[in-house]
Amino acid sequence: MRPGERPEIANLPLFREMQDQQRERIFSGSFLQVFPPQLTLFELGQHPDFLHVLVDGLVELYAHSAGRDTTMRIVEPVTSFILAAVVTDQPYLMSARTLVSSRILLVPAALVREVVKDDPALMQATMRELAHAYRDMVRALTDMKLRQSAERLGNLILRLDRRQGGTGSVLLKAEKRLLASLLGMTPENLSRAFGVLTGHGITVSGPNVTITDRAALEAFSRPDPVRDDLV
Amino acid sequence: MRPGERPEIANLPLFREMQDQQRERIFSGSFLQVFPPQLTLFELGQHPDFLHVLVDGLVELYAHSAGRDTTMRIVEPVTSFILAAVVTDQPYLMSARTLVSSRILLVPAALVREVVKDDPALMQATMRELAHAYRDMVRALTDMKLRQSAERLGNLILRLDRRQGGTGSVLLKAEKRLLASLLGMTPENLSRAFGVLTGHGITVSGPNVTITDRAALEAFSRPDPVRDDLV
DNA sequence: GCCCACGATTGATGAACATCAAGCGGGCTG
DNA sequence: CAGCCCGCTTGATGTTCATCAATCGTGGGC
Repeated sequence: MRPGERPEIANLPLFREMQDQQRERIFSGSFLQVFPPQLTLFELGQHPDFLHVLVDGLVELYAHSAGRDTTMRIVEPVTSFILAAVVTDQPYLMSARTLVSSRILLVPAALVREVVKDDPALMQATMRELAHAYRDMVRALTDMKLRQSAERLGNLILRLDRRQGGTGSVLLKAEKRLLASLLGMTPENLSRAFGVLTGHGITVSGPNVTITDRAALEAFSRPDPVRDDLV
Repeated sequence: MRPGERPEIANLPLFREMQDQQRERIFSGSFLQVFPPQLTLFELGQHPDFLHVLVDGLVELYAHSAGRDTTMRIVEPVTSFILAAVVTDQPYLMSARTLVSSRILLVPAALVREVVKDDPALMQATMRELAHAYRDMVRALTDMKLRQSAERLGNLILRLDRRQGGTGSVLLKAEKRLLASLLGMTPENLSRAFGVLTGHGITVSGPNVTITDRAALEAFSRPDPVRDDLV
């Protein structure tokens, strides 16, 4: 690991509270690896060998079925992913690939399960992380079931804006085709959805989205105080 | 509690492994209550006061937004629900109502969080339960994003059949309008979806569905070996 | 036993979204 | 600097699903 990376990883909610000694056990059994862009890290159905922690770069988690693909999540650093498969020791439900060159910490799954048993703080952090991940999925599913496409996009923009500081100026970090897949629509319809939102308080220029009239955007997107305002 | 119910609850994966003494603490702080049909147990957005364990009856978890409702899960006994909200101590993301008269064990949320900290076995069980719940939601979301309605229904029937013993004779325990909502479609289209599946290996008579040609049903529904065959 | 209520079904229409097919434009390569 | 590749956009068309409306069938109440 590079200097500065280790404390950053140690500071993740997942690893923050655990005993130093046990954390050392985790780190010394793991290794950091650099992957080129567009590389498949693992495939749906495989047995989980490692807990992954994205240190730098960008990773896409996606599922596929019957010839179709859909993006489930875009992982930004520094975050762990596929914790649930590791905990349950059951096959991955999603595949993962790097979008850009990425540095990833690989923690052997068996080691995670072992240390989790020995360190209550890590177990509690794991429990919390899974609870939050579950709630995120509940949000995503209700979003998909209850809202139509332009509305989903509007709420995504509001969420990104909040995450990026609430300045009203949002930068889309992923390709639009990927956003489309994440939102459960085609790239063509994402384009049209942006067109619709242009009449409701935003302007778009390449990957830059500006909220020019937040009230209008919210009136159109109807963000849910419970589902969308938290986090 | 009635005789026989207590061991049944104690035998849930969630409570099975914990120390007897701590389990006693949970039970003595909880109370069992009977609710009439169609009663709202809690509403989306409320602060979670209790972990719920459905002992007998049937409960629907649903979300709503912008005037629309959608069923997220149908809970059958004996199962706990809304564990994630209790663990994170954050507002419910779903509302709950009884479908029929139901007996529910109410465990104070604060008590759950307390005992979880003191009993590693309970914490581990909670962690596992959340991991499984997360994975179920991943399945549900990919189902929604990748499959169309008749396909979703076909896979639901295959899953129900497996859960009910794989005899090829499936009983639908909930009203069809509820199934429709769970599958993310209207009752009208559920009816049409049954019509479509009639040409692909099933016959329907009221709440009884019979799989007459499993190969045909599977060819049409394309169950995913990873997503649908497990559990 | 009759009738009503209500869920399920069926048909007709319309909206949302996917697909197919061109074009546009910007950045990278030679 | 030119050319080309590729992602994005725009338009035309088709599919899937929702909506609206009416009818069927069954189980419960009077």
